[in-house]
Amino acid sequence: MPVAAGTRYMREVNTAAVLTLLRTVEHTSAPELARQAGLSRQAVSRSLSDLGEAGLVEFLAPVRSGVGSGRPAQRVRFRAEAGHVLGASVSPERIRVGLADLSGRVVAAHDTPPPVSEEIGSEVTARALTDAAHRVLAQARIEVGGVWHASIGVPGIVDPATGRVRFAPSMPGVTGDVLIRALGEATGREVYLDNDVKLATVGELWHGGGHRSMVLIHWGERVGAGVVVAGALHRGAANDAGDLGYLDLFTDAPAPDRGEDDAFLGAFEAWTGTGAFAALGREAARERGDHTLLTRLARPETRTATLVAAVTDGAPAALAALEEITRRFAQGVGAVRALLDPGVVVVGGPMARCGPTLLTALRAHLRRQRLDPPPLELSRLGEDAVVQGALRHSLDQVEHTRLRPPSTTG
Amino acid sequence: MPVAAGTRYMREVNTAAVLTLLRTVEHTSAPELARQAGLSRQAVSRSLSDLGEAGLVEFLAPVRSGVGSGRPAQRVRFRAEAGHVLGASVSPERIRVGLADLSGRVVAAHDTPPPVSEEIGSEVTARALTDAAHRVLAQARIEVGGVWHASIGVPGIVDPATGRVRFAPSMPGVTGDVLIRALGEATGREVYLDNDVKLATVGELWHGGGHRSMVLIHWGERVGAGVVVAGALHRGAANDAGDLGYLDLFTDAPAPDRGEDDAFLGAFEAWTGTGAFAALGREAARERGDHTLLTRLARPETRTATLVAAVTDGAPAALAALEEITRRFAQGVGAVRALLDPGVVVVGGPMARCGPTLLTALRAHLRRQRLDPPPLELSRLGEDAVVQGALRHSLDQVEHTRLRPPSTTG
DNA sequence: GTGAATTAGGTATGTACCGTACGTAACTCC
DNA sequence: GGAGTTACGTACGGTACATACCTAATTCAC
Repeated sequence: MPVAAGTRYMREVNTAAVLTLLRTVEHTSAPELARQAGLSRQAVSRSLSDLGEAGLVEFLAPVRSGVGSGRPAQRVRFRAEAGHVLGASVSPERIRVGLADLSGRVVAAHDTPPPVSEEIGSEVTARALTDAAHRVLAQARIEVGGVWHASIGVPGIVDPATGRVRFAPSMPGVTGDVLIRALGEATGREVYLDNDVKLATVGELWHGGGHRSMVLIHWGERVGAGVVVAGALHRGAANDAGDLGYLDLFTDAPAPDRGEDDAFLGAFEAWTGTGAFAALGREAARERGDHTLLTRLARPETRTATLVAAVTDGAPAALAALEEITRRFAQGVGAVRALLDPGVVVVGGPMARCGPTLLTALRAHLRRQRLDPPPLELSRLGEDAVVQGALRHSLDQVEHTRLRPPSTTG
Repeated sequence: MPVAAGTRYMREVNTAAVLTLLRTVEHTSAPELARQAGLSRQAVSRSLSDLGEAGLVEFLAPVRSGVGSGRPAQRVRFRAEAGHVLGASVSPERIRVGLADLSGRVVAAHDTPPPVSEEIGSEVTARALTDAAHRVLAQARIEVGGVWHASIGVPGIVDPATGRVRFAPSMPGVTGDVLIRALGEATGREVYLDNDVKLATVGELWHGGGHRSMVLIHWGERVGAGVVVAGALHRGAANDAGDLGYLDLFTDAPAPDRGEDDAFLGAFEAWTGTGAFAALGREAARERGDHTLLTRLARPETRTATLVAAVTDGAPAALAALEEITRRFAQGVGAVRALLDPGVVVVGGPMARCGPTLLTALRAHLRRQRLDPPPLELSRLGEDAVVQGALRHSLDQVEHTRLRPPSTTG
């Protein structure tokens, strides 16, 4: 149903165009905007005065020390502080909340471990989240009403239409709509909730090199991917695209090693996740008589950190484990390459802490495959990717609802 | 760089909206269009008279036998015959050309085997293509100038920006720009050329159920896929997305059977292609003492057709081969499911001629995987998919260049 | 058969937007 | 201090769409 409209619509289009230009620079002037937008200065001025009344634009005093001659232009500035968005990441390890203004600049952040009694009831986790949210608002001296949108990322299967968590094996307490309800009541706004890897992908895409297609692979205990095609996240028919952990490469191969606490692990993540990495590390340490490493790897909760540190220290047993785990992982990257031919593959999650050594090893294995390997990068945001992606999602929502004209054609 | 424009732009938007509405129905009236577009009747009338002068709209006599009372409206009709597009498929087996009007209706088609002396020089194939093109034009009594755009699909690796064929192992004669140059000179228009599987995917998407995401798997001697995400074909960074044939599932598995003439086959297509199917069929026929089938399978050029016929006839040896080949193929479908979670997976190519039996067998294997299997369908267009996709691509080009307003925001 | 009701087409008027033009303001350079 | 340059503000003209009103054509009821 393409729908067209009258002159009022044209005005909205032009105002939105002016605003978009304005948002890309620190400050500028009406004549400059007119040149960039292809509009007359008057049309720009009209739009600017509308935007000024809406609180989105501030008029600044003219700058006197212009190099060229002529009357100095009145400067205008996008008022990024006119509104704010909230982004949160809730995982078994951390509750992270960030507050950003309309330009995406983070003005306050909070990072706290989740309450230990999480399994008692989801209300505890939800309260910890809203507490953190109130804390960042206080920190930035922003009223609750100044939050225009909020998004949350959690590890689990999410229905993105409703924001309900269908299944979250690592934190059963957040199943259902506890989190969006709690944060919704706290902010008075509708809250978006999505899978953490998907939001992390949005975050990496935002701060990455502007790739049109990209795959972020979260490499940890579990393995999951976010698929970006044509500059946008691809969710899949059941919001389950990028479920790399369940890739089954091993038709005729023997059953892969499995970790200990992994009833729900898929074939690929059981074979390549941090559980398998620790098993490989123990084996290599035993073979090489590295008793120090072997002892340290006995503690399950720190085994991945131990092994990653051993890799960066150059311990031979750890490097041997890395060699094997990257050989396996390269098979998954190869499948991604064959199907999607992405512009870049970004590796994130706990394994990414191994650093460039990881990519070097991966690249060596990929070169043995028959297809040209995709460019590899390490996650730029690390732990922050989920919050950044949540902020980006909220900013997108705000831009589409409050900073844009209605779409021309449906 | 968002650019806005004046009232003239608004007019173009509205005219395009009217035209889009008009193209969805047989014929309609100005008041009806006004209601649908949300415009006044006058605005619609102005747009219609512009479109009439451009030859895109025809005014019909009012229909007298209206059911309700009132003055009968003048009817208007989209003149689909105002322009035509040409779509072609060039393969070692056939040269197919179709001519469609602006509504996508095929008004003439031609289907011929390619010249046998193909390897002597590409000019022979190119001339066969232009001959076929002139034939469909004569058949439909259309002047060459009435062709607004043309597209060609070929089996091979193509640079979609230039339309040059980089590598076509099955028909080396078409390497380079011979085909687009020949058809370009014949039609006087720029010609688009792309990989045949990618265009077939566009065709299936067009005539399919309007899925937002879809994967078409061409299953023949080679295996390739077309990936549709968000309603559009995904090409990949090097135009190599969907290269399912090079999927390597078999890290620790023994090297798969390979056909005889397959220096360039990837691991997956060597294991699941029609070559492997024939090998499985021979083995099964030998085991079961089906000498008739064994004899027939000795002829390489008809072995796939023989085996497909045996499958539809219910021959036990053929069904056993089908069972094994679908078991293997299901691994690839599983990888597609895990990474992309498509709304539907369409199976095309020579293997699709096995019919619903193929899908039934595939589904049984997919149910054993841990992820919910995607819906499976057989190709609706079969051999015609490439030509249909080429026509659709040309229609898209025409719509974006001649039937649409300039985009609002860049 | 004739008139009321209904709906479409055509023309005039009003409103809104953009662009051009012109006068005024402010600043720099000589 | 004047010339040159650039920005701002207002006025005017062009174009598009919406509304209003009149005429035309057809159906239905009596």
